[in-house]
Order: sequence, then structure tokens, then C-alpha cells
Amino acid sequence: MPLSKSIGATNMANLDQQVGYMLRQAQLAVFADFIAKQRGAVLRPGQFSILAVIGRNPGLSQARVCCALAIKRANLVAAIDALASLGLVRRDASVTDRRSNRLHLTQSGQRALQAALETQAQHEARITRLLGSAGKRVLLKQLAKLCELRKTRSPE
Amino acid sequence: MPLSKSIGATNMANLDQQVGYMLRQAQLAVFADFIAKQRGAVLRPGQFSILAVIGRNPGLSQARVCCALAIKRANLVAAIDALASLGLVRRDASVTDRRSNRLHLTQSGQRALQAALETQAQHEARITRLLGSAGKRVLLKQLAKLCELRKTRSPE
DNA sequence: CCGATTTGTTATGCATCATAACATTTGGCC
DNA sequence: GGCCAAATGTTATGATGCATAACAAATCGG
Repeated sequence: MPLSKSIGATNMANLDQQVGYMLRQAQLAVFADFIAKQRGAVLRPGQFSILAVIGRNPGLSQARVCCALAIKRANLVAAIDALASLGLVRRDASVTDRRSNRLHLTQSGQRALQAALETQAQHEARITRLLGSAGKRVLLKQLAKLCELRKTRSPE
Repeated sequence: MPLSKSIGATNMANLDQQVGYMLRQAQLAVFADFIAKQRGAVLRPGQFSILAVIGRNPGLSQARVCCALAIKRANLVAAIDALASLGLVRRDASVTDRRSNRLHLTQSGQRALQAALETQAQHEARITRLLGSAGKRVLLKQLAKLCELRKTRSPE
């Protein structure tokens, strides 16, 4: 068994066998790869996810975006501000509910999303090459399971 | 197949089938569970990993901690400051290399690490219950593969 | 109609990560 | 031995992500 002893190098204290630690490292590596590949208007994973959800759900309210992406309402404001000032997203006042805004992609927003989706596909393909198609499918299923930790209040 | 159509709910734009997005969500969930379980002196995953590495490698230099945990030297300074002001870590000047510091756990640092390791074991056990023992092993191996993205400069 | 809730917003704080610059010290090399 | 490159710890600074509290306006329920 790989006990990660210290042979001149540093003893990793079994950190590399703990899910939380490895999740963090992998996430940083994957995000760095995503960011390195993106050269268009959409630069960061967060922006991309917001743009993608709005693109698939035209007229969505900010609250629903927050619910879908697990973002706090307060934090989405600046994000939409940024996307709007880049000319990618429109914030239209809803006529049926004057509290909420209806979010839409502009023409250039749709183009930006399209471009981002393509480079994202390359990024994803690279990961598939690394894990294998079946391996990636298994990984996604396990990550989904881990997300359930969020709901369950420690039962003991 | 689960095409994640929008049936009253919000269309997730296939985000839930992308490794980066799901990695992020899972990492947040796992970290939240870790933090919720920790009630001792060690509260956050970063602190824990630093403490664990120092505990297994007494006399380690800051630079080596940085190398092991993929932390920037500049950012470790404040982290060690915090652990030192909590009385968990000592920063001794090295006699062989007067540039570097030799890091050690204090008595109470060792106790804090011990306590953190125990609650961390509960946390990890909960994850094992969720994924299964084999599933967790597979997950760790795949996460390790993803970490290789950090080294490889996009080859095409 | 009135109280509770929802929605967007502002302000604020904290944690994490990154870069640049600097002084001190070490090491390699001629 | 002396000099230049590299390593080490440090400071300063900025961007990002995430969280909470409080607020006004609007909606909803009874």
C-alpha cells in the first residue's frame, strides 16, 4: 500500500487520501485549465455558468438563477452588473412581478456564450481523455452524491 | 437519459454534466461538512492541512510546506502567523540555513491536531458511507488524475 | 386591509489565491 | 575569495468567492 512515507520528500500526512483535500486540489487544477482555455469575453467559471443558465432559460429572474447555481442573491447582483456592463446580459423589469428582473442574453451575449461553450467542450474533452468516458461518467455520479452532504444535517 | 429539461424548474444547461461545475459544488458541500464537524481549535480545512503536514514533518521549512500543499509562500506567512498566535505552531530560526524557519507543533498544537484528526475521521467515514469503500478509492484515483492538469501545459 | 414573505440591492467582512517587490542569505562558479 | 543567481521569508496589494445583516419595494395570504 502507498503509505506516503517521507523519503527525502515531505510526508503528506495522508492528505492525499482524504476526499476533501483531493477535491480541492482537483477543482483548482480543473478551473485553472478552464480559465487558461478561455480567451473570449467569458473568462471565469462563475460567469460561464450564469451565462449558460440564462441562455437556456430566457427571462429568468435573479432569484431563480441563485437557486439553480447555489449563489446568494446578494452576490449575484455584482455578477449581473459585470455581465451587463460587458453588454452580454440585459436586465428587464418584469411586468407581471415588479420586484423581479427578467434576464436575457444580448446578441453579443449569445455569441460569447457560443464561443465559451466551444472552448469549454475542448476543456471537457481533455478531461475525458484523462479519465476515460466511463470514468468521467462514474466521477460525475459520485460528485452528485457528495453534493447531498449539503442537504443532510449531520444525523447523529 | 436524464436530459435535464426544464419542467417548471430551471434548465441547468448541462452544467450538472460538466466536471468543473460538479467538482466545485461537491467541494463546497464536503468542506461545509468538514467545517460543521470541527468544533475545536482547528476550524478550517486549510489550517488542518498545514497542521497535519507540520505534525508529520517536524522542523519543516515554510517553503517545503508551500511545495507540499501548493500554497504560495506569500500566503503561508499569515496562515502560520495565525497558528502561532493561537499557540499551536512554533517558528524557530534554523541554524543551518539562516533564511529559513523550522516549524514545529507546540504541545497544544499536537493536541489540537489530534482532536482535528478524530473529527476528520468521522467526516471521512460519512463520505465513505455515502460512496462506499471502493467508490471512494476510485474517486481518489480520478481526482489524482485531474490534478495532473496542473502540470501539463495544454499540449495542442 | 395587514402582516409575512419575496426580490433586488447595499454594505460589510472574511477567506483564498495571485503577483510584484524587497532584504537577507545561500550556493555555484570562475 | 568574490560575484552573480537563486532561495527564503516577508510585506503590500488586488481580485475573487462566499457569507450575513439590513433595507425598500412589491407581492401574497388570510
